[in-house]
Amino acid sequence: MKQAVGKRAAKGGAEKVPPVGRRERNKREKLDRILASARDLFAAKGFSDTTTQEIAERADIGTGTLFLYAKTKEDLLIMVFKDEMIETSQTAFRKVSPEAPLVDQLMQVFGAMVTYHSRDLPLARALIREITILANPDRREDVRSLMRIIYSGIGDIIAGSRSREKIRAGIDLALAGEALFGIYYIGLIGWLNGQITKQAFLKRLRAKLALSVEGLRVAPAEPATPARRTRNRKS
Amino acid sequence: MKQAVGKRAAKGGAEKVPPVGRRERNKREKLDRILASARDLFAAKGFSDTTTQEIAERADIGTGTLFLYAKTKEDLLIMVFKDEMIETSQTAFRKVSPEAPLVDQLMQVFGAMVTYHSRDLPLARALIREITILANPDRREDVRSLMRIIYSGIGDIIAGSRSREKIRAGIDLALAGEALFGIYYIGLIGWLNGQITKQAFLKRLRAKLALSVEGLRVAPAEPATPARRTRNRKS
DNA sequence: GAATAAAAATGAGTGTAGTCATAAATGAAC
DNA sequence: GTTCATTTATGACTACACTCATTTTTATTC
Repeated sequence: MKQAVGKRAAKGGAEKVPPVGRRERNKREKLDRILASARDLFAAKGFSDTTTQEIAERADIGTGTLFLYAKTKEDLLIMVFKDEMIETSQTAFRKVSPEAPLVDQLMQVFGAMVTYHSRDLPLARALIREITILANPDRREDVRSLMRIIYSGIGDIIAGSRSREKIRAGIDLALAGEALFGIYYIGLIGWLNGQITKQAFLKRLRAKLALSVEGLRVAPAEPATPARRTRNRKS
Repeated sequence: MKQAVGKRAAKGGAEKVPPVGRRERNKREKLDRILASARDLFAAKGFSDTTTQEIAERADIGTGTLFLYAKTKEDLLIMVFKDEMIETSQTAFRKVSPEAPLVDQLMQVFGAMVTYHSRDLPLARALIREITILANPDRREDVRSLMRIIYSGIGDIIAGSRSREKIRAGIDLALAGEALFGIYYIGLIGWLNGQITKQAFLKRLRAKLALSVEGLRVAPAEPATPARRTRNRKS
């Protein structure tokens, strides 16, 4: 419904009824204040030690008003860090060395994400927790867009190393991206839960990626011990 | 410390100081009552609509007593369903057809897990949420043991199809198990978040597993469309 | 079984996320 | 600028997870 109205107005250009009246601007400003306050407090005191009261106070709004802008405190967390995570991902993909071996490129991307989360582990835990299982369906699209960026980014990396790494033709790149991201994600969770150190996580991750990438090749790479392998093939 | 005492007593049999005095037995019974009450209520009313008061009442204990047995309500959720999930996993691995193609076997296992979660989606969401990021380190060992069972179970499946599927030698089976489970997990999350239907999830999962399994092979399998593929290759 | 120590249980109390009836602000129409 | 309708704001209030000072139960020693 909202959209129907919006479309109509948009069709004729921003002529007479600019879609940003005082009302809209006020709302936008208030939201910005809320998000800034939440971000500062989450960073300073952690997620669970920050009360919605404090956020409201700092944003200079009533306690109830906060919940007109975010359904729950958890919602706020995603709203605050969604953009930052998208940014981090995009930067990671942009900075990748396109000439490096596929697994190295993947490790560059995932490494950047790990570095991002390392800045504040308790916050990373809270964030991953909320993103993993969304309490509010309104946030679905946020996560979906983040995932699209990641999956297609990985897909691009695969496509880019197609010739160099003898990647099989006809592979669904987004599918492969999702699979590789899943391999990263399960390790990330183990790390964030203290089941494994960061070093061990990254080492295992590389091994798992290598394992999975082998499957993308037309022919398996030479085994680590190259010479004398005349045993199997007959033809 | 408890164990040290227990071991000593156990060594001599249940002679004079049975390791289960009235005290221990009472505690055990109370815990059982708590877990049973929690399970019933979570199943009947859902996790968030169940109050700790109700659980305590039904277990016939004081409201504060509950928290001597579980640090938080979320803790209770894991304690209640941990065994059930381990059971489900073990059964799934036991029932697998050892002659079936590797990917089919994997799908049997993951399919059983999906079926389990399908019984109560809201509860599955709550459970996965808590397991993914543990609020209480005391539960770490629970999750670790569940994961060990799953990773090694998958590893066994891979080992079992080694000859049939020309699996490369020298593969770290637990590592491969973790990778494949990660591929499942990321899809599970998408499903539980309503990003994808169950059908689509399972279909994509099979495709992703196939993609990754190819990497385990000495030589890639024939593509799905066998005949007439004279187009690409020249030699 | 009395005295003492240790463990376990209890429920009134506390802090906080989130609600809702009411009020204020904004925009539209004349 | 007055009236009216709609949107937005507000903070007192509620519900609930969890705490803690106090009490009760259990085990131990003589």
